[in-house]
Amino acid sequence: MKLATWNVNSIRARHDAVLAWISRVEPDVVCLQETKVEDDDFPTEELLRLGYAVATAGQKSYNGVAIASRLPMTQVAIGLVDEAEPSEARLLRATIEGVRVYSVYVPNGKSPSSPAFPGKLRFFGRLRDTIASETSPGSPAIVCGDFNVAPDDRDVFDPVGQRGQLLYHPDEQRALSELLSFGLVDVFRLHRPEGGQFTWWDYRAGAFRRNQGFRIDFVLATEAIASRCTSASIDIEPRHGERPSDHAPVVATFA
DNA sequence: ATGGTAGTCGAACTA
Repeated sequence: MKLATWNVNSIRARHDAVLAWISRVEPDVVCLQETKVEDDDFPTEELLRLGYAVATAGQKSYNGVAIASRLPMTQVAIGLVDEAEPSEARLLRATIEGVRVYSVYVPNGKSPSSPAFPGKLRFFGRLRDTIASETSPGSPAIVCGDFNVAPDDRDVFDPVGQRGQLLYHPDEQRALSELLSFGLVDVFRLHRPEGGQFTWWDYRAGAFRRNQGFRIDFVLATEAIASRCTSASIDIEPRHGERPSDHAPVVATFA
């Protein structure tokens, strides 16, 4: 199974680029974040024509997640386990070939001093509770998406300058660690331990041109399936394109 | 340079 995760920063703005990328790379499963459209405006028909089943948890203007799969999807569910009526579309999952696959968009947090920041930290625990409510570390599960935190010094262009700032704050790293301690493995790190490999570059200040990036998008897998991961990579090609998303897709292959 | 750019939506918010 070839799986990809990509924060597209508006599927409307990225419609052609995303469909072209999927046609070229031909992943079996694609998890998307920040689609920024309600379900009726998601390009479901276009993906069906490419051979994908589609599940969406859409929202107008903000957030929005989706999963497209060439393999059948069952048991589709939306939202965190503690919310009956999700106020923000940040989590979607489906079972694909016996694997519970999650597409997640963790809140940005705005800044460490913002009232939104503690909510971001709590989200990690709520996500862990959700995962724990329907799977176990011994079962195959893949949690992928935009986690809005860089795990360690290898994942930030300037760890000294960025320490304590948004996306590289010790509280965020602790929250991520506690999620991982459920029994999830960062499969990109597993295969590519060297630093300087990023998935997000700020649109501002020529950050991409200067390679001032962060690695904040992950494919996390339980050991049951992480052991089947044969390769993992970041595809920065679409980040070079015209009007790109600020994130690059992450691709992982499982035997 | 507490700026800078992009998306949504048509002013101000989110990232």
